[in-house]
Amino acid sequence: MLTVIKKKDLRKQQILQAAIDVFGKSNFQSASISEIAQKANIAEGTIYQYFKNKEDLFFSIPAQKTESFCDELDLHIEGIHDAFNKLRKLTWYYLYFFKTNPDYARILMLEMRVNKSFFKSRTFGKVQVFNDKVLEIIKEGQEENFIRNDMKGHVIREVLLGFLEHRVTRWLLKEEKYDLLANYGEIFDLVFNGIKSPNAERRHM
Amino acid sequence: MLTVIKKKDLRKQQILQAAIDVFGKSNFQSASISEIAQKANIAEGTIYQYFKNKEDLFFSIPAQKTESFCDELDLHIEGIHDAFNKLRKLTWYYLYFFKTNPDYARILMLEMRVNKSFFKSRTFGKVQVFNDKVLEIIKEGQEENFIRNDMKGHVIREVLLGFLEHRVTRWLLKEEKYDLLANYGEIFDLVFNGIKSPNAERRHM
Amino acid sequence: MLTVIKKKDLRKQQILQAAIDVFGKSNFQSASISEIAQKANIAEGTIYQYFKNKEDLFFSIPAQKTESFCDELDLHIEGIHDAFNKLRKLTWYYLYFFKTNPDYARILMLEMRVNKSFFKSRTFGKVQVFNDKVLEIIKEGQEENFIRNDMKGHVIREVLLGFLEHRVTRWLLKEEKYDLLANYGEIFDLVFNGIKSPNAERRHM
Amino acid sequence: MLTVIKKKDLRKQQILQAAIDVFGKSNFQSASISEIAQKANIAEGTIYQYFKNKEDLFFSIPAQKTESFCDELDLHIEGIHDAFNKLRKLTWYYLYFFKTNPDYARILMLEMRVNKSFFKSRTFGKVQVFNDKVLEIIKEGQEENFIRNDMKGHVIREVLLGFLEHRVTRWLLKEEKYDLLANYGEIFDLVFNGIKSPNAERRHM
DNA sequence: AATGAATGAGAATTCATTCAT
DNA sequence: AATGAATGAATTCTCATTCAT
Repeated sequence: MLTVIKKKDLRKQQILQAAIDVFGKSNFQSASISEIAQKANIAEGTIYQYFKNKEDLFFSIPAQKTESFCDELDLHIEGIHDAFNKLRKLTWYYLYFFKTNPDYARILMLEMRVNKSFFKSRTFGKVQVFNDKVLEIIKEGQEENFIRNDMKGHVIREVLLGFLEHRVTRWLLKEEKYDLLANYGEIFDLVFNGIKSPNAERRHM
Repeated sequence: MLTVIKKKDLRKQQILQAAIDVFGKSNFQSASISEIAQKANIAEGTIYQYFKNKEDLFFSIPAQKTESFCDELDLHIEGIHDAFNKLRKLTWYYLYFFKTNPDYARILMLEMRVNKSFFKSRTFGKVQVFNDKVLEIIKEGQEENFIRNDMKGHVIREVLLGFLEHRVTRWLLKEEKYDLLANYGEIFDLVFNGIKSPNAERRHM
Repeated sequence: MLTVIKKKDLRKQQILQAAIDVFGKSNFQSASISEIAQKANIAEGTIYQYFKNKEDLFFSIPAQKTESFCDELDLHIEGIHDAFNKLRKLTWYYLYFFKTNPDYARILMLEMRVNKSFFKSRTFGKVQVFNDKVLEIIKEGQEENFIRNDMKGHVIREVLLGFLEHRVTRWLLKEEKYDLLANYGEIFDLVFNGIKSPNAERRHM
Repeated sequence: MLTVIKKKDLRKQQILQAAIDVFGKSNFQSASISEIAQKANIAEGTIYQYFKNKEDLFFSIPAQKTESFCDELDLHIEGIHDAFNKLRKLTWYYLYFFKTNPDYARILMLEMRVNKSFFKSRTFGKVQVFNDKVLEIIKEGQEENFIRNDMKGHVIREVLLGFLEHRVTRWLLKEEKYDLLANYGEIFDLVFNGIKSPNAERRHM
């Protein structure tokens, strides 16, 4: 029984990997099931034994990828005790992960992130796990009084993740011609200290 | 002669408006030429007298919209003499514009911004006009010593525009259920002052 | 009145010449009225003032061309008194004409000659003028006892014209890469003397 | 496995036959895929599982037909030992074949034979097989000193095939109103003995 | 469980022709 | 007489999905 389940899972992984390859090179509408089947060395019909339809297969990609992303992230953060260094590490790992998974990056940033149905899909829940993790660290930072307390944690998170997403997106659109990690320090600096001149006074709107 | 030109322009506008309606409700691939023609009350073939093909029509939308966006923006900024207030006004107008043009917002943020071909298209040049304008103001701010000088202007711009784009995108994905302008002060505050606690020291990576 | 007629005729010629250019480069179905209009420097609609429709324009080409072909041929044959030399000259002029009018050659050989409607069209009559001329010469040859008398003139004509058409067609399909006139003597020799060895006896089927 | 291959081949034949019917009645551009599908009692899409596109289907017709033509021809020629009788039989079979396959005749003579792309297509190679066969027989005839040796074999072939093609073409354009085989002896006689009067001397140009 | 042949709806684009100006 | 904007029918090809084997 166990081996059967494993076998099924293996086949699913195999299809999912082919899907990442294919969707990553084009986009949801242009990518074809037949191409994915070919890449996975199976018949087209077989895909429908594991996924309800094309959209189901597509949305299953981030569900699986987020899981491995989070697992790995946990390992990197383990042992770090202050929120500042946790966020720094997280920033680094975030960029490192997409740099080393450009196909998936394209799928997530240029397709999913911009797709209303994805946010309503079941699989979106799994992606939220990461967001929750970030929020937790930010709240820690607020408790440690290193992150401002006059705004809710999720607003703070939006600034950080929004800017990270933006960076990765630009990099993809520039066809990955430069090193995504090159000046990642800059990013955190800007988000942390803001764009204001150090000798300028704090100002609000 | 003049009236003929005007007439042709009018027809083009009419098609462009129908295209915004239709593309705004779905997306490039799903939207159909026949639907656009129907909405514009013309025959399908007529569209091809004014635009080379579907993509040309699609990419012509931001070309036209950016122009009117910039013209209007100029009026709003006129008379403001310091970079801080210019940026504040720009931030406000940016959000105001997309709040009042949600169909176009969807086209620009969820389709164009994520489309490699768009960045290579001729029409992209027209969109750059706005980006140039923002860079100019930021450089002013750096000269006025209100924006940090240790980073290049276009990096600063990326933080601001990246976050604005992110905000608009979220709002669209949440189906415009809240007021995009509601707490726009927050945005500028975060970008300007950063996420760090006021009493925390400046830190870098 | 006369000048008006001439003006009309001139315009017709202008369109016809553009049509030869355009139809000669592609084929009836692929060629477009708009391209012809462009080449003739007139509006599309104007063509319909001079020709009933696309087919009418198309079929009008050989009508006009055959006329000038025959006029010229008459000049070349004038003064020649025996059928042998008349046929020899005709063969030469036939190849010379198509060599110097390749666009028209393509239209006549690759399109018209193979088009059932053309043979039924009014304009086909004008093309027959040439055929009649050839038949006349052949009959002369038969009377002079230089061409065999055991077959009807039009059968003889078919051999000659059939082979000429075939030669021109091959040349066009080979993209005019060799000189159509190069070994035209060969053609007449073969048609006249047949393919049999000189010392072989005459044989029939 | 064998039956599967046979089944696929059968389906291909079925489509090819429908294509001959339809292309034979009109022409490449006018014939529609939907009509062919209808005639073959299959869905339009199915055609594209067996042929790359309309042109591929079109060009596949002579590839297949030539094969069966050549096979049959071989049977007819087998046992004939001299080139004269071989050519006589070939002439007869050529006309017989097209008389009994008028749809295909129309496709080959009125469409293919006049189509530049066809001569460049891969399928044209298969048609060449027949031409090679004819050349071989002609060379035999030259060795047997029954066909003239002062000209290359392929020039001789051109006269024969050119005239045969011409005859079939005329017959098709006259809407097959007479018997193509009726006086086929005439053809060979003319090609063999030439149009010159028997008592006229051999003359060249 | 796996296959892959068959489906058939769907969409962009072209272009001859018309007709109001 | 000349224009050229508008038309809208017509057609190829793609591809997700099904289902009999």
